[in-house]
Amino acid sequence: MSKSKLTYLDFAILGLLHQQPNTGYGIRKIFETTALGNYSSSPGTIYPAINKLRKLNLVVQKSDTQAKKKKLFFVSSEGTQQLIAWLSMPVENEDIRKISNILILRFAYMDDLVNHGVKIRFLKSMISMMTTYLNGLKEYHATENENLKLHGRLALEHGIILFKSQLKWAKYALKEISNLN
Amino acid sequence: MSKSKLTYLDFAILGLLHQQPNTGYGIRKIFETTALGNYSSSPGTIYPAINKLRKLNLVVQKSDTQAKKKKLFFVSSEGTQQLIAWLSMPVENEDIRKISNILILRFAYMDDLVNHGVKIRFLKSMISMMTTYLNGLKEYHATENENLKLHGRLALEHGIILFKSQLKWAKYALKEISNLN
DNA sequence: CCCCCCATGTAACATGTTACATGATTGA
DNA sequence: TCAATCATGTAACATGTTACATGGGGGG
Repeated sequence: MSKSKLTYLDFAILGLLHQQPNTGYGIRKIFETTALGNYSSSPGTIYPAINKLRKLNLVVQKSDTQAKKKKLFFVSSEGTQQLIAWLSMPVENEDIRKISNILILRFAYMDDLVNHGVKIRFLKSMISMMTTYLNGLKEYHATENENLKLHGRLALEHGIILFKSQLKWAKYALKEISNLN
Repeated sequence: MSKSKLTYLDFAILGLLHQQPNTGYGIRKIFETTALGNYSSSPGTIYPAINKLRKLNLVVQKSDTQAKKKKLFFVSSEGTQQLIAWLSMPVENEDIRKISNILILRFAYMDDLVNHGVKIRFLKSMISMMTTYLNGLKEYHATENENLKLHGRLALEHGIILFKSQLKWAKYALKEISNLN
C-alpha cells in the first residue's frame, strides 16, 4: 500500500494534524511562526505534502460546508498507525549528531578571516536576537503552561533551556573575543 | 562571474578547505566524523560540490605528484573573498529559529500516542547516546585544547554546553514522565 | 592473493523551494 | 471599494542522496 516512504516533513505535518485537524493554510501558519519552520511554509512545500498524505490515505479531507474553499484534514487510523510506528522507532546516533547550526559554523570559520569588529557585531546580534526569541518562548510558557499537554510543555522547556545555554555561551564568547582586542 | 549562488554546503566545504587544503576524500571523512555531517559524506554529495567550486574558480586543484589520483584543493583568493563576504553577513532572525531537532519533534508528538514504556526507552536512549557523544567532545577538548584556534575552541565549547544542557533536560523529562507512572 | 580502505566519479532519483497564478473573504 | 489576508494550487528549478561503477595500494 504505502510504497513511497514518508519524510520528516510528512511526519511533521501528520503529527500536527493528529494534534488538531487543520487546513493547509493553518499548517502553513504554524510552520511560519514556530520552530517547525525548519521547512518553508510556502504553498509549494505544504500543499504537495498534504496531497501526498491524502493519496496514501493517511489523512482524510472533509470540506467545510461553510467556506467551500476550505479543506479540513484529519488523520486516518492508518495515518495514526504510521505516526505511532515512527514515534516508536529507536533513537539513532545520527539523530543526535545531526544538529547543524549555521551560525556556529560561520563563527568557527571566522578566526583569521574577518576583523575584530565583525566578530563583535556578530555575537552582539546573536545575543540580542536570541534574547528576544527566548523572551517569546518564556512568555508563551507562562501564559500557556496550563493548557499544554505534558510533552508539549517539555518540548517547549527544551527550547527554553537550549536558548538559555546558547545565550550564556554567546556572552562568554563575546568576553573571550573582547579580551583579545 | 559567479552567477550561481553558493549553498551552505558549498560554504561548509570552502571553509574547511581554507583552514586546510584537502582532497575530496579528506573532506568526506570530516563530514563523516564531525558535527558537519548534517550533510551526507557520500561521494555524490562532496565531489559534485567541489567541482562546482572549482568551476567557479573559488578553489584550485593541484595534483599530487606522488599519488596521481589524489587531487588537492586550495581556496583561491576569489574564494577567500566570497568566504569573507559570507562570514560578514548580518545575523538573520531565520538563522536563530531554524534549529530543528527531529528527536524533540518526535518527543513532542508522543503524548497520547505511545505508551509509557516507549517514552521511557526513548529518553533513556537519548541520555545514553548523548552522554557518549558528550564524552567524546570533552575528550577532544581536553587533548586538543592547545592546538585549537580561538574560534575553533569556542565552537567546540558551544557543542559541549549544548549537549550538557540537553542532557540535563532529558534527565528532567525522564523524571517528569516517570512521575506519571 | 584477497580484502579493506583510499580515492574519484556519475546518473537517476527524491525532496523541497521559488515564483507564479487564481480567486474568496473580511474589515476599514 | 480597496487592501489585506485567507486559501489553494502548480511548474520549473535547485539541491542533495542513493546506488552504482571503477581502480589503486597496502597489510595480513
